[in-house]
Amino acid sequence: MQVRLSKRINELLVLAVLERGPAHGYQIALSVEERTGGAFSFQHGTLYPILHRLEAENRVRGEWGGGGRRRKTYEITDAGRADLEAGADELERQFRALMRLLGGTHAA
Amino acid sequence: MQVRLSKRINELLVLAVLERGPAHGYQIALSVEERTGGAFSFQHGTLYPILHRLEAENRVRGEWGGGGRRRKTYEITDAGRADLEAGADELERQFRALMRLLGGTHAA
DNA sequence: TTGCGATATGAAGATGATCTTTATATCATG
DNA sequence: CATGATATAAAGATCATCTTCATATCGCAA
Repeated sequence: MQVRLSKRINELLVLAVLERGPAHGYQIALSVEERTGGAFSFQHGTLYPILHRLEAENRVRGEWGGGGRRRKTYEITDAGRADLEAGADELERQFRALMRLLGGTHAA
Repeated sequence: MQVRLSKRINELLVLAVLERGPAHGYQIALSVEERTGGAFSFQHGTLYPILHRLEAENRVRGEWGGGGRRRKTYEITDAGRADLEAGADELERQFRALMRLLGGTHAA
């Protein structure tokens, strides 16, 4: 499974949320949980390292927001958008292959 | 993501192969790679621990085969079959939730 | 005005799944 | 007889994720 599936999924979830508009970490976590109906969620010890990685690799851009409260707003970059699109396609391909094997016995 | 997705997927891949008939470790690895069109594969350092775990939890039954060559043949148990069915459904549910979020922008 | 829960981020340490390496052994083929 | 494919497994390394600790603001209620 060369590229770790979970890691990739986590990155794509973050990118997908940011594709709909800038958000800060906490909001991203809430969005993912809400928009996947609870199927996926982030612990904050998982989310922030991912955001830092995405930022370091220029797939998102982070900016410390004004106002008293210390918060950082992220937005997706063009590279991030390209990665999201490629990743979603690749993931769908993988899952189809997976479900073909898993679901082959009891249903289509 | 409480239950690690990759771990779960790996277990289900093994169970799905065994659902079609008994096999030993090496065969399972080849089957998974072949039947997923290369989308999934096992390193042997990954596969054998999974088989041992499944056996310890009674989801598969292992038996050392006769003949000179040291090999162990595994078959799925009823508990394994039930787990496979439940797991495949759960995974499909998760995947649909994921693709709803990921694919929402560029296509249906 | 004090305390609490929600919001908000991050570092550090623990856990554990996976990968790589090493070891062993049989079998078929050239 | 050597080599590559088959076959399994333990040991150690790597790394993603989770838990915990640390810090700080904000709004609300007592």
